[in-house]
Amino acid sequence: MGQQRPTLETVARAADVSRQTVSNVLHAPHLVRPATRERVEAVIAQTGYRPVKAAQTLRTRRSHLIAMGIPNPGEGGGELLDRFLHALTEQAQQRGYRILLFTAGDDTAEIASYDSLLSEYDLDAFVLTSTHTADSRTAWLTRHRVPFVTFGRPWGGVARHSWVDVDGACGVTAATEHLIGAGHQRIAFLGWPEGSGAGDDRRAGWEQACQAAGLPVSGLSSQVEEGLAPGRQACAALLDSARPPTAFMCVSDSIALGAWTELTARGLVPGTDAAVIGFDDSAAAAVIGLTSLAQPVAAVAGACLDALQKLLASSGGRPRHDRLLLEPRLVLRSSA
Amino acid sequence: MGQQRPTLETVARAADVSRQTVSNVLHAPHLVRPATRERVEAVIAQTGYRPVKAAQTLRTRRSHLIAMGIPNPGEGGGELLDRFLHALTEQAQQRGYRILLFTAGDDTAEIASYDSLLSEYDLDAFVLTSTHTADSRTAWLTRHRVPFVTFGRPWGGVARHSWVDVDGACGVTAATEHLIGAGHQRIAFLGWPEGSGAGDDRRAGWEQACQAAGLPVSGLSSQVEEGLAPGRQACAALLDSARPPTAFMCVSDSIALGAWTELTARGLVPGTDAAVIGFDDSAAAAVIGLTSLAQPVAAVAGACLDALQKLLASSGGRPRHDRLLLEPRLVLRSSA
DNA sequence: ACGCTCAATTTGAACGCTCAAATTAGCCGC
DNA sequence: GCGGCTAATTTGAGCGTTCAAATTGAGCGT
Repeated sequence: MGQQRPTLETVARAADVSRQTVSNVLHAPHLVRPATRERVEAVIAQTGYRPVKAAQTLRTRRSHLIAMGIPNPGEGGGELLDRFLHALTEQAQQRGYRILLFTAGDDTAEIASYDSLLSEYDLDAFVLTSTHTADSRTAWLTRHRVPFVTFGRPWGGVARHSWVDVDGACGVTAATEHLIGAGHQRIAFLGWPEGSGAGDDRRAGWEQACQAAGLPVSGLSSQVEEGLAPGRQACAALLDSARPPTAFMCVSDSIALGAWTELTARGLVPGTDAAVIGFDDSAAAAVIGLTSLAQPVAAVAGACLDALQKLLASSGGRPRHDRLLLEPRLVLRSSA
Repeated sequence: MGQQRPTLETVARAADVSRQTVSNVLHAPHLVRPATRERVEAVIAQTGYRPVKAAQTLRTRRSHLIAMGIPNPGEGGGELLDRFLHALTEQAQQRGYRILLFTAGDDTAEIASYDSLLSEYDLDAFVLTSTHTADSRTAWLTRHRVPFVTFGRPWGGVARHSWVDVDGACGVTAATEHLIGAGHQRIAFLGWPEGSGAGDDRRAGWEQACQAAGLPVSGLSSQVEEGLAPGRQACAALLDSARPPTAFMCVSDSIALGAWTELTARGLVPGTDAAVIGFDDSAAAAVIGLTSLAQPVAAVAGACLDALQKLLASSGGRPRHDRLLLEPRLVLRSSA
């Protein structure tokens, strides 16, 4: 017969103390006399005792579980989100939390998920990604007093919650200034259609850098859908225009890859004949040598957890919300 | 004061029955008289009662939590694993399970994670991916009698556990036959260095198809590292050889992308001047029109959960293990 | 030597659920 | 109308933990 898993009671008897003292050794050591503490700790080590989370959760209503929704593949997220998820998992682990996954379709479905998750798993908190204008999810969570943090600013709304985001405008400004420093006079911006918070933000960063340097922007700003093909077309159109640009600042790596493809197809060498910069520092960027802006996912994940722990600690009182804006890093490669 | 969350007791009193009857309505309805059942169900619906998982877990030792390790980014997995993770999350959700994430470095670290996860969260089971030869993880889990299933065959070892995998050989054979049907006489295979289970398996599929059709294989088989650049080089080398191939069957989309890049760089049109087929049906493949073998991730996820549920149901007795091999699907695009 | 305080430890109850065993109700045959 | 049977429901206990309150013990001033 394999021996039963040790419980508080087991340990307590072996160390000749009460259950509660063992519990205190683990959670409130200052209440226990050093001599007793050491004795108990020895027994814990020897028996390999580990508390049963279910029992703790039942009693304390804290599960140390954080839920995160993952969007349908192809739709949102992609590589960046996966890196974020990984960083979040790793750092949560270090802090004694775990990440519980759930799938998120549209906002309505996601909210329905919150409901069942909350009632079934006593979740401590949520992490949301890909925030957008008029995000009904944040409203729901706030109303139900569920602690949460978003990776992404509450575009268009007022921030009544904690969030962490990457300062796209600032990053694009820095990248554009790098292009200006390299002597470029006509710098194009390949961005998404107006209306997406992050996209508009990044475009603003390009515009600001150009205007500050007295460079033109009119006729140099494209609005294209996400993806390689649209990026390629936009690049081609600009190259065929009366006064073609010499550099392409792109809102994403996919679009930058499109520009890169078009350039090489014309026999032009990216970085020599024309510059290209992307956004997100994807694996593909590294492979082909595309200069790109890297989002500090690990720092974002850490900041998200900081914010959550702050919220969880101050439960009850009116919590103060963190708003944190981190800067992306320009990763220089051959394309610019 | 917001009302307390309803418990079994609350519902029981409101429906004028005992706790246990309410519990039975939920878990063993056949034991309850229809009239009673309806009455209880009405109260449940009205109060919005939901069982507290922690209490159930404490009592039943079943958490309905399945853990899955995610490899360090860039290292293992990539896009395929993300799609699998998504499918797994979605289908687990439908069956009343949730996926708990943890990071996995090397096997030793992963095993350490198992230990703490098991003792802290009362996990029901594990899902492992990227199995390799001499996998110490499966041995550990078997020894500790933890239910688990692997996505990937136990390469080189004897299967003492449940697994689900995709029949790479069979898929590559089908793809190669497609090329043969299109009239190709010299079909190259760009594969990984010998020793990786999946890689060798896929190469064998190509060899078999060629030999069955009386086509040559010698001098047509390259062994290259994963990645676009190595694939491109290998393609170039073969094109420059005395008797260049007219088709490239590739072990992965990355390598196929390399071949595709080399072809276009030489002014050759993939699909017209030479054929290319990849493996995994990545997003990039869809974008550039690369024919590729798609792994049925959703089916794999479903099969993994089937296997796990079978294991969990038959706990105690000597469990029979499932071994399931699914066929990939050839997605035809312009490149072949 | 007495009560008083503070530190260290113990005790009983409770968290919400399900298991096993006990109870009650309904029905049949003789 | 009474033992015997099955179906439906209830009761009591316990899962392993932590909270709140109770208890013990030591130290100290008077």
